[in-house]
Formats: sequence, structure tokens, C-alpha cells
Amino acid sequence: MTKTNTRRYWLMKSEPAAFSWEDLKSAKNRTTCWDGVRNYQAKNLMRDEIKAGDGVLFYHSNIPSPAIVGIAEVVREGYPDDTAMDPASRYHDPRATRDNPVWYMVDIRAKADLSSPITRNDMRRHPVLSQMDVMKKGNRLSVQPVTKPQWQAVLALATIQDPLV
DNA sequence: GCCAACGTTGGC
DNA sequence: GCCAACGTTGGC
Repeated sequence: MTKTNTRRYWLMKSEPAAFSWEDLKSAKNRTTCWDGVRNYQAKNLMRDEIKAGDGVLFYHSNIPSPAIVGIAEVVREGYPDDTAMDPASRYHDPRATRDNPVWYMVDIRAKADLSSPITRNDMRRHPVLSQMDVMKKGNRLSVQPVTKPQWQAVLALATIQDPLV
């Protein structure tokens, strides 16, 4: 089986005031480590499920018009989030050690802009995208699974080719 | 700014 | 192990 057939898709939320799509694009190698996630469900996804080559929808949250704004790719899969072991970090967790990192992160790289952002209003009206986890009330997971039909619907709406194929 | 929903903490 | 209290998230 080829990598293409096993690729999975995710949505990652970020408050642009903290870290935006533009920040990712201007980062070295257009790449960043997704550190500071302190939620067990998201940690387990990053440690066990999210693989290099997987697709990422980059989503801006907590703004007047929340939206999917870009396409990224996972370039490094789960490894210890060392900010947890750094007493000077705002993400410090005193339980974390080299033998027991407690928290994990992945690296993602910006791949393509959308022709225009896909807002929650757009998603709400869309038969496929309205079913996304991110549209469910009260869903606070910062890393969420996305189905292949949802991924394809985003690319179709954005009128771009899949940058990961 | 409001508030519903959620995850975590800690007393018992 | 239960659950109330609390802090945070995030849409609106």
C-alpha cells in the first residue's frame, strides 16, 4: 500500500493572536513544532495517530470570523514536548521527565494558502463540512480528525489541487 | 462581554 | 470513586 492510501487528515486550531497561519508561513522552513498542547486526548493523537505526510487544515479560532485558512503537512510525528521539562517555559509541567515526557508534539509545515478562507458560515451551509468535528458545539479539542471527504470538500471549495499528492 | 460546554482538580 | 468547584475555550 502506498503512503497516499494511508494518509490521514487533521484539523489544528490556533488563535491567530497566539500563532497564526502567517506566523507558520514566515517560520524557518515554513515549519513549527506544535508545542504547548496540554490536553490528554490531543496528546494521545499526536503521540500515537498523527504520522508524517498526514494533511492538516489550519484553523483560526477565537476571532470574529473563525475559518480554515491554510493547508499544512505533518513533517515529524510524535516526539516529546520538551517545553514541559523546562521550568522557564509557560508550558512547564513538573511531572515531565526525560523518561516520562507526559506531553508530545508534532511538526507541521505550511503547504498552500486557500484561495480564500473557509469560514464557519461557509461550513455551516455545506453538506459535508457542516458535519466536521469543529462545527460541533462545545468541541474544544485543538487537534481533531478530518475525514477524507471533508478534506476533499475543503480543497474543492478552495479551488486548489491537493498540495500533498 | 456573555455564557455554554468541557477538562481538571481536590475534598471527601 | 464521586462530584462540586473552578478555570479555560471559543462561538456568538
